[in-house]
Amino acid sequence: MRIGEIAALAGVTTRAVRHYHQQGLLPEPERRANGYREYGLRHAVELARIRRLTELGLGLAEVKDVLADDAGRELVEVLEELDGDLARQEAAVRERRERLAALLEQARAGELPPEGPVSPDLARLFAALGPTDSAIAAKDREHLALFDSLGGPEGSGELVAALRPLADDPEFAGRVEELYGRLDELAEAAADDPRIAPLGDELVAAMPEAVLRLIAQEDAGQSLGGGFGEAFLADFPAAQAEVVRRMLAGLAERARRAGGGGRP
Amino acid sequence: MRIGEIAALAGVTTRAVRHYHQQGLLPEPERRANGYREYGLRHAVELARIRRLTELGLGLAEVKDVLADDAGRELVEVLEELDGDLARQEAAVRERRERLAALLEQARAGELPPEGPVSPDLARLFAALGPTDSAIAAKDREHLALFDSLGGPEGSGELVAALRPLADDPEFAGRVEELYGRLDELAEAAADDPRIAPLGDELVAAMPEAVLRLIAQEDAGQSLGGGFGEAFLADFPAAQAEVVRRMLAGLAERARRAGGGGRP
DNA sequence: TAGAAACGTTGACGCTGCGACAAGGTCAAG
DNA sequence: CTTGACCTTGTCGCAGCGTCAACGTTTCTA
Repeated sequence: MRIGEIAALAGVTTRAVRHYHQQGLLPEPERRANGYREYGLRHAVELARIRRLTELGLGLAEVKDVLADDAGRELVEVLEELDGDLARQEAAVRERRERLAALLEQARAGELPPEGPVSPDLARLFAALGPTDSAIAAKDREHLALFDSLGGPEGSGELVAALRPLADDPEFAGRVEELYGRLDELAEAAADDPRIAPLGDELVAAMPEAVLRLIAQEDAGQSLGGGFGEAFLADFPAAQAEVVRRMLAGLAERARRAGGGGRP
Repeated sequence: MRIGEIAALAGVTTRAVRHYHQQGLLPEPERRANGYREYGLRHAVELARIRRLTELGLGLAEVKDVLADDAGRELVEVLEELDGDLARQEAAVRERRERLAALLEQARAGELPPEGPVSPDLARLFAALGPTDSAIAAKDREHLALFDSLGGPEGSGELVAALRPLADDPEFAGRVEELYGRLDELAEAAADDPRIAPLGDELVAAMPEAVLRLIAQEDAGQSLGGGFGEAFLADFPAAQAEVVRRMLAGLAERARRAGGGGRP
């Protein structure tokens, strides 16, 4: 047989056969006078065996090991390890598909936020807020999306979870819109604008209980991730940054009075 | 933020961040005087978005596309395609695991043949045959293993299926052992040895009905895969090859008489 | 009998998503 | 001053082949 025949016989490509030669999986056969490889049945047998093993998902190196020691002992080990591997893969794929399904459902409901795929909780919050043309609202949504996925897929979804009760509040959208509007007006205001203090205080008051617990846990919001806090404030113009600063301070204060604070 | 901070924040490595820069997924930020990259919150937002997308299983190129057109339309398309992809992957992995489970069961029952993983049917046949020290029996097993997996995982398991009834025959092992023994004796005999004809005929008689149907289907065994028939015979010493040839001819004859043959 | 189509040969690059070096420069702390 | 922990660019490596390229051989066909 020539290489094309044996390849077709085993159901692989000629390239694969040559690759197996290069990797030392399959011995090189004799050559004809013209340089063509001449395969016999033994090669077909070995090639078929290689294919059965690779089909199971073994890597070529593992196949080589298995072929090397003629006892079946090694094979069993490899197969068991492989099964564990595949089990993990299957779980991973399934989890991805579940998240995908949730996303596609959101998308078909027209609730897919422009920030890309976010957690279901956050998606509900965004949906409750509805579309907006406020610049700062868009920015805030981005911040929330960021927070939503800090440090890994399970990391720090707590804040969003804490905010979720808001999504069920019928007055929510209206109140938020008003607050965003007032924040927008401060876009180019000075850092000592008199509207800063009251707005900050109202934001503090608007936060649900659950958020306070988080703030208290995190040592008064000090540890918002290395350098993250500064970057957060730096992302706002002066007056708005002041509002945020006052809001954070107010939350910390409120948390201290309510829960008894982190470390004395 | 420096690169290490933003990377930790988003839960990726610095290498990944730089890679995203190179691939144009994430814009390069400003540099400090010393050449360090200086990241702001916007970058963190974008990086987190990239990570959410890659986590779903999107390739970097797809992520780039999704980020490029700011409408969510493309995202939905990509997600749907991805879901199909993952569905196929999941099915493939599950099928492999099922076969693996069957193999491991065989292995634990001590029935794992040295020819490597074969179909359950063939494994039963081998188990029924039991261990043997006959040289030709080992060769035959290899041939069967090869046949078992011709041209793909579902291809041509028919022959083995046709032989399966033998595995349930209580006399099977003994009869086969005797026939193998007589074949072994012909290892170095001449091509005109008088023992050839009767042995060939007995082999024909020993084949189950189902095999005949296969032979008839395949145009009297002529099309045993390009060049395969020759290689098959070439794998035996002269006298044994004669036996096989006579057996094949006898089977074709028997098939013609029984079923009315392929093409007139 | 010539030419095209279908084989074969070796060699080298491409793909994915980074990890892991190398060979440095920078910066804060002890 | 020296560590040690950062940062910089650049390069190779990985799995399992697919896919040219550039060329020789065989075989079918007109």
